[in-house]
Amino acid sequence: MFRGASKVTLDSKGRLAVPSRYRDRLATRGDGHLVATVDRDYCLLIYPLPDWEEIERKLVRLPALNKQARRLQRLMVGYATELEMDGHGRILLPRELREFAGLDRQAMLIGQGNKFELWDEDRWNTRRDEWLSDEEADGAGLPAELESLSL
Amino acid sequence: MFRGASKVTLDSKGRLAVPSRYRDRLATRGDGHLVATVDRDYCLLIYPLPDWEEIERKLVRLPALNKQARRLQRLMVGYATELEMDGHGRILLPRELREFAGLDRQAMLIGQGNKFELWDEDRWNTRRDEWLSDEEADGAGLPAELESLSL
DNA sequence: CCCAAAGTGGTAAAAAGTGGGAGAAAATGG
DNA sequence: CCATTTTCTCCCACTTTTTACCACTTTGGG
Repeated sequence: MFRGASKVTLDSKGRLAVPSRYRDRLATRGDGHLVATVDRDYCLLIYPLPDWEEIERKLVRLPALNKQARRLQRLMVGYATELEMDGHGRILLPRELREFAGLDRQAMLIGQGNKFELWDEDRWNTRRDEWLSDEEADGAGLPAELESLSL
Repeated sequence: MFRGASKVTLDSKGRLAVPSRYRDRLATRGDGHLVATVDRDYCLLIYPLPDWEEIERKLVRLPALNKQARRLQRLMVGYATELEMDGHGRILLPRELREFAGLDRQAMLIGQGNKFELWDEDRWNTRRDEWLSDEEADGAGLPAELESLSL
């Protein structure tokens, strides 16, 4: 399980130092090979290669006639890029992906179970505060699983 | 059951000395391993690792297509960070979590059953007084569980 | 008043993060 | 097809942060 938020910086070449607490996991699972792709919230998703391959298999099996399915395939498979950690545990993010996610220098790497999300820091903070203030406004209309959830 | 409010201080490195009356409990339950994450009221939640893992299991099982569920996952799992007590019963709170909760130096550690809440002291006092003055204004409109509650 | 335990702060070694440069590869244009 | 320029990749060196350990101060109880 990947958890936790880390503030990270991209250098002028677009390299990102993976926080050291994740490196062992990533070196084991997939031998340091990762795959980055895009998310509908304009951030990047980063998977260990084996986990991505499983997702990719599911994606390509989706019904080709369904419009939603084709869109998902186009975006996720279309942007999926294999990355490898260098000797210092850094990954080089392709320009195309950086531009998609508005990544410039300060970014947030968010552990999300089997994957990471990578956000431009300002965008993350803005969206996060939106989510937090929204949740109070709502309250009703939650699925049963959430209503009964005790934390 | 964790109970009670303690005024605590964070040192310049962001370390927090856990009040000694909780240490035995925490050393037993989870071998001194804790997990801190965020709460929608801009404070931190601190769980013994085993208790957190149970909550995390529930979180990741929530329906992935539901917007509210996704937000909750993003925030709670996304910020969840494993911590370990040092030889003096202190835990080091990551910068990201301190910034989220506005923690600087003076803080309040609030026992809440299976977990703790950690608040910036000023924010705690302000919010507490808001709650107290608000509750008088309300009175009506309580759910059945609260109506029938005798204290 | 003294002792023990808890709290607080600092230091030094190690690890992680950051930046840059030289050579190789690829792209561009004549 | 060749020459020039740009981009990419690998490697090295420096800086900052982290972490483990130690020492002192304060508090509370006997």
